[in-house]
Amino acid sequence: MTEDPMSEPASRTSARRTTIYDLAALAGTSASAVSAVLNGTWKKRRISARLAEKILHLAAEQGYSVNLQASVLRREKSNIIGMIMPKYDNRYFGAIAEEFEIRARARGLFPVITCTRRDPDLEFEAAREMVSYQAEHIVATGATDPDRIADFCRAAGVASINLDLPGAAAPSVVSDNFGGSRDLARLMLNRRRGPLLFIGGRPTDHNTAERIRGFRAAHAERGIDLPESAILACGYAAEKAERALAARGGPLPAGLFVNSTITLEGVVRWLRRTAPDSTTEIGAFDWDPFAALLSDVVAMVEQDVTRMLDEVFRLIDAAPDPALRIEVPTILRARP
Amino acid sequence: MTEDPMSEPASRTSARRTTIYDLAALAGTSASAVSAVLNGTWKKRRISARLAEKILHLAAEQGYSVNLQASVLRREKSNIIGMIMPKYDNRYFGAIAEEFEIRARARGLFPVITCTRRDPDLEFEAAREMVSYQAEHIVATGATDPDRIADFCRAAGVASINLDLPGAAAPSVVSDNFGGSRDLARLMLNRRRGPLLFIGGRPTDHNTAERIRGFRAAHAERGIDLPESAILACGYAAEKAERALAARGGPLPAGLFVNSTITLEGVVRWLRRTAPDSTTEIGAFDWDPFAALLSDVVAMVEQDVTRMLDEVFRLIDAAPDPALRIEVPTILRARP
DNA sequence: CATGTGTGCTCAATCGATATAGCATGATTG
DNA sequence: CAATCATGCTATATCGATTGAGCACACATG
Repeated sequence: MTEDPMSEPASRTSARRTTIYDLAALAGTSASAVSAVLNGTWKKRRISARLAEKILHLAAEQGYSVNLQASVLRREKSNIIGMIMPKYDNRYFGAIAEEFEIRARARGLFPVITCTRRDPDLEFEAAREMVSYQAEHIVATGATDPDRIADFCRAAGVASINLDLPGAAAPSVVSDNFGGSRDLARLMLNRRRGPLLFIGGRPTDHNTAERIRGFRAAHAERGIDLPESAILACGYAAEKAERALAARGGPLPAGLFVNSTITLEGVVRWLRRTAPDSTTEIGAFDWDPFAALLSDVVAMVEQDVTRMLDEVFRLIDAAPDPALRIEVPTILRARP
Repeated sequence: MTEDPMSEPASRTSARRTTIYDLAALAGTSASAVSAVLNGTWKKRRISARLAEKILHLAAEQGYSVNLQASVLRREKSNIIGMIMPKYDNRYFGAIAEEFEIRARARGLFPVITCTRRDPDLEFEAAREMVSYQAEHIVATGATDPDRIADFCRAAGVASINLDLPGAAAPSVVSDNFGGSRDLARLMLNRRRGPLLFIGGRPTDHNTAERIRGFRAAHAERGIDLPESAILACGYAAEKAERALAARGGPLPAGLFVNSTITLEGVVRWLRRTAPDSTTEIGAFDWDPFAALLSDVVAMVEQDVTRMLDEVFRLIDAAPDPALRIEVPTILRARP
């Protein structure tokens, strides 16, 4: 096919990549024609079907693929949608990542997810980098400092949305943490005598605050007085929970309300080690298939990832008020 | 500061982004000088510290951020490293994603991970898209058709590496699936009378084949004859495992060797439902913190993600022979 | 005072793709 | 037969950042 034996695609490993100019030379036509054919605008640009076919053929033969860097630069449209993610180590965030990618791709967007391990500076740097790549939307999931990201994005003209943890500077989609927590605490108080012990999370973070509020509400309904010591917001990490329980002392409560699956890892490890015969029951926020099968876990609160992402993409289409906050109901999964 | 009141960054929401030309005009200098200052080459390019400071100040004030699309196009160096990931729904892949990002960033690379749900066409499309974004390396994790991706990458002059599942067309980093599997089966056969039942995975996939080989080897060592019916490679999905077990009939074996945590979900669900009092013991490939706490799970094989990624990045530096295959030992985690 | 050296910048081409404007043809119409 | 129109293309400017070449000036040296 090709005259020049040096230009065979198979042998060209580290050589220059094929461009529309190479294809134009091979087809004996112009770069504009090649571009029009390859990006699908050729009908509109009145390129003959004959030439289009020839170019398409050559492109396939040469293993051509667009330089999106050049394309995006020229079009001033990247179709990139970024997501900032705290961790990949639990099913909740894993499901968010997966569903996010599916939906983004279904809309012809290129999803870019990055994991920032709850580090505010890394979160911000990641957002900055996505903006530099001309991302058109940024979804900040569980961001420690969502408003810093949202303000930066707004200044750069990039739409941003908060997910999981709300912010004031961009629209937010969050679970009904209050309701979910209250329902879980109610269920546990129906089974065992309170007060329960709340463990895990950061007292400064909105979700933890809301869940504590729901936890308190369920106790208040039953007229149970809740001492300050019943709330152990020791952070999310498993080791922090183990240390907090060890430091706590005193008898175990009838029920443990655990604020996340990561915290639950530490709690269960500690229980198995220090009180293997305890009859304490456990309820936890977020759902995990194996945790749900543990004998002492009586219920888990699943966040409705599908509905949350439906809302996220609705907001992406709508460009709504930054103060908007959408609360999605949770699903209580009790042991049968 | 600014003469023109219309160019205040706060009010410029959807307006054009600030470019080096805007900054040059504001600073009364040239775009080249601005570029040199902002990308750190200004000392080499003999720009005065005074001007550098002025430009830096202006850039911060205007909320400037580079257009990496333009920068990459000109530099012909993207610093993008892509990873293709089958799923985000288990700890193994989650840990790979997280460690990959940490290492990539430590090297000044921009990590882009995408999840392709074990769909060969999606895997390929994702690779193609990353190549279009001028990614410099692509790590194909657990790819269904790694050679198709590797061939494509090679033709485009992009280095690729296989992780978790090996291929012939690019260097591969995999676990010692044979050894891990044999050790797990040995441990189970030390506790209970064989033969065990192997369940989960795809018979065509390299890892499953190797694990079956290890499983057989452990039985052979003890002189246990293994019937064909002792291998149920029914796919990874949890539901497939449940269906396969239901269809199997006959008494339960003394031990179940489960080929992945996803399969394990189905196996445990089915056991709890149909044989809640069974004394069958379970061993599984991959580690999960909650699964490890289930009463009937006696051991799990953890893949050494840290060492695997060490090897991946060593290969990225070394550009080795495509036929190279590195096997990383696994870690057997038995119930204490 | 011619020559050399160092400093501090600017100019202009370039990366690859896209899109606007326009130029040849040939066919159609009044 | 001139004017109009449709068809099928090409030429060229452009997106924003980078970079090799080079210019202007100051100062030193023989």
